[in-house]
Amino acid sequence: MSYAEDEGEKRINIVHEPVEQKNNIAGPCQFRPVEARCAFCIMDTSHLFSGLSIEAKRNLQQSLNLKQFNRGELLYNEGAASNYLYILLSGEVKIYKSLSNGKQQIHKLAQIPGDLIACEDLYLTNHGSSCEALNDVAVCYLKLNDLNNSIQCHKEISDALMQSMAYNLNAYIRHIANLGQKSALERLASYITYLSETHHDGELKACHLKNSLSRIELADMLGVTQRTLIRSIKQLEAKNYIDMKGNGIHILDRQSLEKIGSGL
Amino acid sequence: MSYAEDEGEKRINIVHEPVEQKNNIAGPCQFRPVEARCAFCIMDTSHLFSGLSIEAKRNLQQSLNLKQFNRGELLYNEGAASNYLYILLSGEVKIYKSLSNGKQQIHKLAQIPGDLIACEDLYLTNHGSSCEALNDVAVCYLKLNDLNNSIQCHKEISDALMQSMAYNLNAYIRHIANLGQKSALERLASYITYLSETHHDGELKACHLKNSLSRIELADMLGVTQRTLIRSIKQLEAKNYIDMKGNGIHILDRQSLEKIGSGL
DNA sequence: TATAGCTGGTGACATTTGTCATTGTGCGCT
DNA sequence: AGCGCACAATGACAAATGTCACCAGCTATA
Repeated sequence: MSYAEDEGEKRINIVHEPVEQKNNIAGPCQFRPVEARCAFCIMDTSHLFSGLSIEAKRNLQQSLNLKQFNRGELLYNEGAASNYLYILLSGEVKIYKSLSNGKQQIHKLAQIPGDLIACEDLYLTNHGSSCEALNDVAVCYLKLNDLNNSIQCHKEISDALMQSMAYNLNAYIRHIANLGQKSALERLASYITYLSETHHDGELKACHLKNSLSRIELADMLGVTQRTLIRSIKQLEAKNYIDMKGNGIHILDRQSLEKIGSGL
Repeated sequence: MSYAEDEGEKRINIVHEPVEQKNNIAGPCQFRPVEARCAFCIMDTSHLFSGLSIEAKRNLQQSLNLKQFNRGELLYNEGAASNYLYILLSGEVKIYKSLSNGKQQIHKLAQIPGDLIACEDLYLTNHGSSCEALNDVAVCYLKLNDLNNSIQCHKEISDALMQSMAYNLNAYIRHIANLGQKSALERLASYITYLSETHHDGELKACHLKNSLSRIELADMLGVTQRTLIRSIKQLEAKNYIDMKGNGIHILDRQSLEKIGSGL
């Protein structure tokens, strides 16, 4: 288990100068792999960055650091001091809360480059959840103090942050409705269709979904036990709606999945 | 059912001028009841207002309108255009999402004067939830356009909004963990202790809680059916932890309640 | 190769929760 | 008083979910 504070870090070049963009066909590819993806993703997909002026981006860039985590490492642990905001560059993380009886509830997955991590803890002194890398992960992080300074100068930044938080609020509301009103089967079906809608590679509605969650993690996300999760998987497989042999999820009958997921 | 758009409204005086504050012992009481409470509450308890400068308050005040709702009326309905931000002055509202199978999931109660309503829909064109008055309710509301204009001039406002949204994110995370990992009994117990902690009248840990939710509403909040809710109530009553005769909740053994609510 | 450890999967059974039909209870209205 | 209408509560039963013990397959490692 390692934390952002105590490992090597390096400054990165994120702002993609417009002039450079014009003069250089290769674009970001001239950088080394991680920086390249970093610059590329943050510029184009991050909720935080996409709407900002070049000035605001430059300002923020000075505070940004890069950090990589291996599968299973914690970006931060519940209860630890909350000092940073993270921006996902690549890989996936799960964010979960531990209960005193040992159970865990995953409440959020960050999978799309540009996703903000820990913005719910922005005003807390300690993290309310833990964040763990599901595979090898690269993130930008910036000190909350620096973020506040940048916000003072460029108020567009708080706009962007608010928008991201509002988006998260709605995602949480959906999650609450799923957990509160749906059966295990319905939750699974609606999670799968949700995954397919938000998958960021290739077309909008992918049929072959990468699944980075173990059975137990998926269960912890859907608020059921591993046993009933597997029962539900079997049910969907028996009806030939999905195929979960191998690692990944194949959607065979999206329409039926959506119907089940919506509670009918 | 009525909506904010189509009923009488009136301008209100909210900013509590400092000089007036000093010179007038009675304070807000000089106003007529609703305005009085309004000015009082917004100034002192609203997350949105409390940290603002006088200038920002004055600016916002110009856009504020007052509206009252009777028990059962909708402040807004799921799917309707999202044009306003509401600030609770008095009374209580429930905010819920309807599923296509007719079930409802209450995901938030606004009970404390100053609570913001509909901030999760700030960036949506249509409301993602419905909001209904649980008893007679008074709110301030302001057009989102006006809010945006105020934000342009006074960036402290977005700070305050962000803080409120971060607070809501954490409340939702707690709700998710409750729904996902706790039994009906545990959910009920933790809801009751939560209620007692956030009750805004009198001391911090009240033993006599007003309960504005019907059995069905409480069930829709906790994600169980009315039948199991009542079973859980009976269980807690049988152990003499609570008493729910009459309308309201009497806490008899807080320690045991907290123990159950935390999943032990 | 042998071993340990992790994940996925299964069966049998207990417990919890949901469904549905029904009754009680309080309250306003005529 | 009598009626109707919500809301609260209950019993009987069905269905969903959890618990636990166990096995199979894979992988890393000695």
